[in-house]
Amino acid sequence: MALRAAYWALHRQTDASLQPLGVTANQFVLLSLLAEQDGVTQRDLVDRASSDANTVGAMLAALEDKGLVMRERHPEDGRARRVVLSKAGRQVYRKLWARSEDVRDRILAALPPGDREDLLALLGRLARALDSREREPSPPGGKPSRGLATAKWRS
Amino acid sequence: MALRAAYWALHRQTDASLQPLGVTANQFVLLSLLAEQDGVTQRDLVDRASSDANTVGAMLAALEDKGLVMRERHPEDGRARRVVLSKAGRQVYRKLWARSEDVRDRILAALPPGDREDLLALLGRLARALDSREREPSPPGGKPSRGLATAKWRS
DNA sequence: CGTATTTCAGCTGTACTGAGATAC
DNA sequence: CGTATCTCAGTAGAGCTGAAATAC
Repeated sequence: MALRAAYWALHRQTDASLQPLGVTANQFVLLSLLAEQDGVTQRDLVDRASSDANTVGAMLAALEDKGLVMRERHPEDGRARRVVLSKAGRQVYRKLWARSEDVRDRILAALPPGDREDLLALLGRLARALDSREREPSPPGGKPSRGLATAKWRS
Repeated sequence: MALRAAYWALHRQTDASLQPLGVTANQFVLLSLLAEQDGVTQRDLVDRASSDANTVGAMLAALEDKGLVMRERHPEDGRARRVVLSKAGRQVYRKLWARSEDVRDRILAALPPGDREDLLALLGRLARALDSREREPSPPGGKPSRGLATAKWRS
């Protein structure tokens, strides 16, 4: 319940602060990931955004319609697509970032530097514990179970 | 991003474990709250579930159709409704709880006793910081802004 | 051949807005 | 009167499944 409360509070506040610019909190997540690292595959965004391939595809299509991202065929893997932020995308992202400053300020005010890392570490452990493939590593006949969690598992 | 990853990991694992019984993770949240405290108003559930009045109303209607909860008029406040778990509701809840044991085990294994309280405390602080009414306590002419956060503020 | 990335078509739950009824 | 609780109607974003095309 605490996790739920915190997640939705963040989501709603972010959504509210970004609404005037016509971008949702989830779309902002994708733009943030792209601003952080560009030219990646959709698959990569799926993993980093904790979402699934269909949803990310649809969201990127929407962002592409708005002219914020571009998708090209990946030069080395014909199946994949390289997603990059357009110039307008970068510009809009900066505006969104500025608009969300208020929300960040509240977080930073509530969580002193030391506690931030603690929270991140604890959330990371929680997510990793929950994400780990389904228990029973699919005997021999397990369906692949898509969306995130499915990805290759470089052991 | 860490918050997002943890929330969705929990949501998905819970959903997956409950799916065979035809109850979603969000509905399970409501049942859990009711199992913890019964005979409350929908408003109360809205606050405790970090959701909004319309959504909770719709979800409770669905749960009522399944015979898991009952809604009566509140004896003291004619506007409100008292929501109670039915006998079947309690029974199903117990089954759901059992089914989600696996998920809980993973959490408990990943977070030693001390860390659990830390995480809860940090999440609580985060949620409270984000939830606090909109800044500017609505000068005189602010729209009420519904869905949670709206509630009375017993100072 | 099997597997991985993405797309298409469709479904569902849920969070939202706006309006209204009812009761305080 | 204003405010609170809840309902109804409708919208939209987003997560999901199943199937397919394409490339590895």
